[in-house]
Order: sequence, then C-alpha cells, then structure tokens
Amino acid sequence: MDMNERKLKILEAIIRDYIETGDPVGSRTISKKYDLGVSSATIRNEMSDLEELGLIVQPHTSAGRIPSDKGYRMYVDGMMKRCHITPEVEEVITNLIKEKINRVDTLVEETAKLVAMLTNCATIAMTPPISQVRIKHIQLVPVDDYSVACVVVTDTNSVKNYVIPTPKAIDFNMCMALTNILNESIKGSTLSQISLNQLKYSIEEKMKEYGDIAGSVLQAIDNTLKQEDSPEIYIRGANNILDFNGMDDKDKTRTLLKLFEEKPYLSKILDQSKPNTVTIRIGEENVLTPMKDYSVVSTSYRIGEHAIGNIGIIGPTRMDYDQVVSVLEYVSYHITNMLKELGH
Amino acid sequence: MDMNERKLKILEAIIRDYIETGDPVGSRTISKKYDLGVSSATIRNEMSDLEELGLIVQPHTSAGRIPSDKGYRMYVDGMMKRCHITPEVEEVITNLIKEKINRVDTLVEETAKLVAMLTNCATIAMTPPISQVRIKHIQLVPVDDYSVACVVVTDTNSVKNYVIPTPKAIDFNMCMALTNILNESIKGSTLSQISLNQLKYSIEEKMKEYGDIAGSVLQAIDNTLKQEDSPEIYIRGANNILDFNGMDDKDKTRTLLKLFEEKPYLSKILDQSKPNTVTIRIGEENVLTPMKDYSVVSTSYRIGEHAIGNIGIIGPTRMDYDQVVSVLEYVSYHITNMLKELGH
DNA sequence: GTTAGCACTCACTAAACCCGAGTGCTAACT
DNA sequence: AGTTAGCACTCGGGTTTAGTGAGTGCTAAC
Repeated sequence: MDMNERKLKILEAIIRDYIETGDPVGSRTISKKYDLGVSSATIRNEMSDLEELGLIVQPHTSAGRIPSDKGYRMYVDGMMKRCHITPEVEEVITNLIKEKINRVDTLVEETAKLVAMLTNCATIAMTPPISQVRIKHIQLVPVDDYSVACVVVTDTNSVKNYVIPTPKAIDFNMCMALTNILNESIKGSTLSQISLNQLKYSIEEKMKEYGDIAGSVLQAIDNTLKQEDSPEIYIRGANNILDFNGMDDKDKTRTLLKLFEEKPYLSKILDQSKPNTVTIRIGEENVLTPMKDYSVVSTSYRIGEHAIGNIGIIGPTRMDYDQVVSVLEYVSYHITNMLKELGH
Repeated sequence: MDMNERKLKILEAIIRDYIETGDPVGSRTISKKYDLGVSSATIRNEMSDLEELGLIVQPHTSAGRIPSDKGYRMYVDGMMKRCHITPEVEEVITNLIKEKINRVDTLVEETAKLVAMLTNCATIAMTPPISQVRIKHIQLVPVDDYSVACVVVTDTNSVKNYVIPTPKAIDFNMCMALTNILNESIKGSTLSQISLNQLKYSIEEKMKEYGDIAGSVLQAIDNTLKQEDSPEIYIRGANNILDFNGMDDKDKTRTLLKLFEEKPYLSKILDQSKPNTVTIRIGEENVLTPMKDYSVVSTSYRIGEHAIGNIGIIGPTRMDYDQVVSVLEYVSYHITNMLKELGH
C-alpha cells in the first residue's frame, strides 16, 4: 500500500483539524469540513490505511484519529505553510530590536519573552558563548590579593566578568601591565581562535620583571574562561507548560519545571539545532528522554560571522508548527540582520 | 467567650494534625490522637467556640475543621517550636558556605536551591543591592565611543558591571584618569553613603584638561547605577507550587509561574521582611494580592554592617512553619556569620 | 461542666445507565 | 475496481442513583 494524493490530503486535514481543536478527528468531520469530494466511508477506508502506515493512531476504539509523531513529521516535511506575521507583531519585533540593540543580553531576553507570547510555548534563548565572540577589550581588575576580575568587553557590546583565583599574589600595576599586553594580542579575535596558552611565552618574555607570575596568572585566566564559557540562558513563558499535558500528568510538568532551573540542561536542548535552519524534533525524535513527550523547535541567530546564539521553544507535539516556525524564522532572521554591522 | 488553656491545646492539635495530614480534623481524631483527657463531645463544644472566634473554619458542614489565617497566626505567634536541624543538613550547609564563600552570588543561588529542597517551597533569594555594599575597586573600561563599562568590585568579592551610555565621546586615557579619581574618592564606602553627584565639582576640578566631559560622564554613571541598582534574584524549587493548590486551580499556579519571571516583583515580595527576624505573612496578611492565597516566610542575612540580602519562601498557608522558620533562621545566621570577616 | 446517644448533613465513591461519535464490515451501485 | 449507503458494534464520557462514613449539633443524663 502506498501514499497517494488523496491520502496526503486526508492526513493534512486530520493534522490541521487536530492542531486546531485538540479532539481526535473522525471521518465524518473531514468529509464535512474539508471538501474532498468523497464520502465519509471512503475516507474511513483511507484512514484505515493511514493508520496501517503508522501516520495516525486511534487513542481508543471508536474515537477519531490523531496524528502520530511520524504523521507530524510528514506534515512538517512537506505540507507546512509559512504563516503570515501580522504588521503589529512585525512592528513590535523591530522596535524591540532597535531599542535593545546595544545590549545583546537584554535583547535576547526580551526576544525570548516575545516568542513565548507569540507561540504559547516555553521559550529558551541563549547568547553565544564568550569564546565565540570577538573581543574588543579585556581588562584585569584586582579583587583581592589572590584573585583578579577579568572583564571582557565583546564586540556585541556586552560585558562579562570572571573572578579568577590566582596562584600568586598580584598587584594593581601588574594587572595593568598584563592588561595592556593581553589587549595587544587578542583584540579583535575570538578566544576560540587564540589560545591564551600560546601567548604564554611571549608574555613571560615581555614581563620579565614579574618573573613567572605573569605566565601562571595567564594560565589561571585561561582555565576559568574555558570552564565558565557558559552563555546566558533565559527561559520565558514557563507557565505555558501547564497546558501541555492533559493536566492529569503533574509529574511530567514537574519534571519540566525542574529542568528549567538547570542551565546546562537547557543549553543541551538547544544544542540539537543546526545553523541556518529551523530544526524540529517531534516527540520520540528527541534524544533527551524528558523531551520525548514534547516537540522542540529551535534555530540560531548569528552575530557577525562566528558567534552563534540559539533560540527555541518546547511545546506539545500538537502545536501550531506553521506559526512557531514562522515566528522563529522571522525573529532569528531579524536579530542576525540587525546585528550584522556589529560583528564585521 | 475567651481562650483558655484547653482551647489553646485543641487549636494546637488541630493545626499540627492538619499540617501533617492535610485533612480537615474532627473532634474524634483529636480525642484519640492527642491526650487531652476529655471526650470528643467536649472537644466538639470547644471547637464550636474556636470557630466562633474565627480561629478555625469548616470547609462544609459535616467536615472537620481547618485552621483559618487567624488560627495560623496565633499558632506562629505562640506555639511554634524550633525544630531540630539534622547533623547531615548542618553539614551540607556548612560545606556549601565554605566552598562558595568567595562568590557571594553563587553562594546565594545554591542556598536558595538548598532551602527549596529542605522546605518543599518555592524559594527566592536575593543579593544585596549594589548601593549597599562597600566598594573595593571601581574601574571604567571603554566599550565604544559612546559607552563605557563601569566595573564594580565589592568587598564581598562579587563583580558587577554596567554598560553606560555617555553623552560625549570618551577615550581610554580618560577612562583611566577618571577611574583613578573615583577610586580615591569612594573606595571603602557604599554608594548609598556617597553620592556621585557630590563628587562632581571636585572631579571636574581635577580633570580640567578634559573640560566638562568628566562631569557629565559621572552624571551618566550615577544615573545608571541608581537605575540598575537591582540585586541578583534567584528562584529555585518553582516546581513545588504544583502541590500548593488542590490541582484544580491551574489559574493560580499559572499566575505564580508568571510572577516568577518578573524580577522586580520577586524583590517586592521579599521587601516585606524586616531585618534580623523571620517575618511570616499568612494568606490575607500579604499586601500583594496574588500572595493572599499563600504564606510568605522571609528573613535577611547581612554582609558586613550595611549590606542586606533577603531570602524567603512561598508556600501554602498549610505549611510546616516550625521547619521552615528553623531552616531560614539557621541558614541566614550561618551566611551572616561566615561572611562577617568580609564586610568589616 | 462533662459525657453518651442520636439524628442529621454532606462530600465522596461506585455502580448503573445512557448517549453519541466513530469505526469496520457488507452489500449494492457506478 | 473503486465508491457509497446502511448497519451493528464499541467505548469513552457524562449523568443519575444509591450507599457510605466522617463529622457535627443537640439533648438529656450524669
């Protein structure tokens, strides 16, 4: 048995209707609401085939059909339509980006909020990890005898700081000296391009008067930056998960809420997305077990050439894929665009 | 009609039992489980009085009684007992504090997590606002022509940065010059003690060669610091709110979840707490409307003399007040203690 | 003032029941 | 061969009914 034009149409009708209403959809509904020119009996036969193909399932005998993960997959691969972004939304987005353009962190945070509002899904957004963005300025500031703050200004105009324990006492003058040398060496590059360790010898050379301290401080900085290369992660619209499960399932809701407090896990969820496209993982397609009950749709935006941030949503497998994908595409496209100049 | 010894005992029994079981408690239960030496009929009469006094209520005829807000109030005011912190918990707390002592931010975050775990309530914790902590070092770093980053190292060894738009172009040398002067003036003080505006004239004097730029930059810094004087706020154990309402009430749960994404609101919740004590607001006692369905228990910890951070929990009015108060007291006492040296 | 006894209330549960949406199958029709 | 009408059957969900038991309030006796 094979797919044919009519089967596809019926599948699409089932999915559209189910996404809209949330009720299992029966043959009669389709023959009435969607104009296929055949009777419900014929549709019934086709539906029986679709079920055999694993594209739809029956929650129980004598109920209508609902799409399976595989059915949704076929839908998003072939039948999904981009949907229209209303002018009002468009305006909100552009304003948002314009206003916040100087603060990438808050821009991303606000974007997450917006996407959550538009999609009714829990939205995760993260800034690029520090190692991927170009560094405009780096500054060491003494904190106490055995620690310095390393302040990094990126070309996205966000400022990060790291408190770094140093192996040896370090004073203000030395901070300044090291700051100067560091800036000369790495200004305009990303940390993933330049390994601080490579600089070690040349810097020890230049800072002879401080002995081997400079080198070991550098080492400490390198370690900390590598360890704490974690981006900012925002989650917004968490309340939407209350509608995902048939409310019976408090345990699943709880599990999600707990995960939302684990930043490393959130970044794992978004890691799945590939650059320049919207990635959709439906139900069982998800690698991470707790996500197997949901769909994850994610994409990325770029800042300049290298820096890549992610944004994505978690929602029920029964979600309005058309809309979600449209929103994400639109948002990521615009963030990337508006930030283009910053990263050249 | 008046309270007497026996009525108090009965009230206490009702509250203890209800907190433990969650079921409305009847006269028979009390006469069996708690040894008051009188029959259920007598207790019944007393309960009728207690109800008249507004201390307990009946969810419906022919159900047992449950405490009212007023009843809980009488309980926490007079009958609550500190409860024992188990040695294991004690160890966890001390280890936590020892490990994280250098990073006040993460210390507070981890503490919130711990408290959430121990109390099964949603826990909010916040660091002191920057204006309250002593400043160890302040550093201006150029970001682009029209903005500088102001990096503030506090005597709690946490580092904050603020990106500040400047009215006029500002270069590296000027940053350094201003940095030096600022440090001389405000090192060791808190921003609430010293108004940057006071410094304006003396600084313009010292930096004559830059014209009035220094003054206006200072102004900009002052503005930003005042505006963004917001502390870090952490919320942990949000999932616990799923157990607060009788699951029927999805709306209330949703409202809470939404609020948890509004940092200013969270800080408002904790603002209610008075220094050096554990503050308890039961149900209707809360000023903030959405909190009127819950109890908020909060306290503060100190860093040095001035800096005050808050930590508190939101839970159902039916919560184990004994335990919650004990945990909060213990935790705040220990944070304050361990951080004492830092803030002298 | 305390207690035993008793009638009454009412939420909650389970069982019985009905309804309707939906299916699958068969037989007839094109 | 594909399509359709007709029909028996299934089963989830809602409604009704009855029963149960925890708990109260009142009264009368101790």
